[in-house]
Amino acid sequence: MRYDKGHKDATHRHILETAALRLLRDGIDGTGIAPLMADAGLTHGGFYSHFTSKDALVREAVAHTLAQRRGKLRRSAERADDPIEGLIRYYLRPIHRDTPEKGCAIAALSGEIARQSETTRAAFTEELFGSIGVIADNLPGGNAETRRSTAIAIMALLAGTLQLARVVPDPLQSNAILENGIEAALKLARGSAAGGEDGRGA
Amino acid sequence: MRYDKGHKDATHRHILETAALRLLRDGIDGTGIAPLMADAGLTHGGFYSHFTSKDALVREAVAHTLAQRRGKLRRSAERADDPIEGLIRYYLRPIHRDTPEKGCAIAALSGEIARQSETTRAAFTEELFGSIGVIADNLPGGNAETRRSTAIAIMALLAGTLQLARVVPDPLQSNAILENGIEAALKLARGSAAGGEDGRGA
DNA sequence: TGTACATCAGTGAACGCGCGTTCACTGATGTAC
DNA sequence: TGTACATCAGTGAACGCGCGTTCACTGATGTAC
Repeated sequence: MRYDKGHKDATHRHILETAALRLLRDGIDGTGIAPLMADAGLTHGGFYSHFTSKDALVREAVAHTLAQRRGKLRRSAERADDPIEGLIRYYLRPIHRDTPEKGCAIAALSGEIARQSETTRAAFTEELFGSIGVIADNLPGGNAETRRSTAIAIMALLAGTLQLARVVPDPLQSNAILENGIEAALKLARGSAAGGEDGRGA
Repeated sequence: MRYDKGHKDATHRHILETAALRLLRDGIDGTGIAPLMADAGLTHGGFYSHFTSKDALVREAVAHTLAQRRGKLRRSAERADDPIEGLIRYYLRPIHRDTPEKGCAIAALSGEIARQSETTRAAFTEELFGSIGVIADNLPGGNAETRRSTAIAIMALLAGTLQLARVVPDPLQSNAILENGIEAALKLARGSAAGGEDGRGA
């Protein structure tokens, strides 16, 4: 072989990471194979020795980036005095609104993923519930089931809030939406701790 | 003129309504001019005597459909004993998940709209706040400002929930997400009535 | 140590296709005389 | 009332372009002898 052992794996990972950034920024339809490969410093012909189709790339790149970002989300909670507040404030940072490639893949892509094949949606779903798990792990009190339910709602609220904030062009209005989302997510998180429907505790 | 007076306006509206359905179902990038015009019973060449560009069509069609659906949302609240509960349950009906062309344009398109020109985003924002207004109008208690804040959070939660429910392929899991979204939205609505940060009342 | 060969990651031309947009046109009808 | 003309909504061929995908190839290097 004329390349180092592991060279192809490294290239594969490099394409995956380049693709993730472009997918978050430009969407699935907005991401072409040739520009993506050029961005990764390669030519488009080589793409199919790494992935069987664009669909396969999307699946792999989105799973890759979601798994990776899950670590960042977890650490944002660990760093804070109030873990769930730290997580919520981290997720809804203005920089995550302004630079989608740094923000959440669920917020950026769930609308488009909903129109993909069932295989792609299933792969996305697995990572989605992974992220919901991180939220649930950082909720105070309640039993596991209650925390999971609250985490799902918080996930939907956070992703929806980030999307609306990205749509609204006026920066002040958009900032207000982010702040509003933080308050509402905290209410859901604390309402969960206060008991909810059943008081079985943790 | 060889066509009835008002004929062109009627065609214009017909294209708009056909476009709205396709945009909700297939997304902006997934909606081509030629298939859309064929669907409306016309040929693609005539498109540009109705709209200056695809961008202009998207703006007009999305505004048109959001304004129209706002009425349905309002009526869903009026029909119910508990208006906000009626509205929330209407929004998150399984049929609105399964047939996006019958569901909410904000849930279907906000991800893609976020990547459009500022003009398009501004047009969408106006309609978005119209829908938020309908939610706010049906919230119990609180002052106008508190209701508006709660309405923004409920809008984000509902849109996010519908998107997640569309992504998840397993029908039982997806139904659970819808139910969970209903419960969480009701908590936000009732938490708002209970007072929130200030107790100035309506 | 020196030469011949096999390997295979990456190259780049080419494919058919659908996109948004333009434009010369058609042909049914309202209006003018 | 009958004919000639103007109007203009809608037609369909054509444009340049970028898309996803295929494939014969290149050329640097590891291996065999």
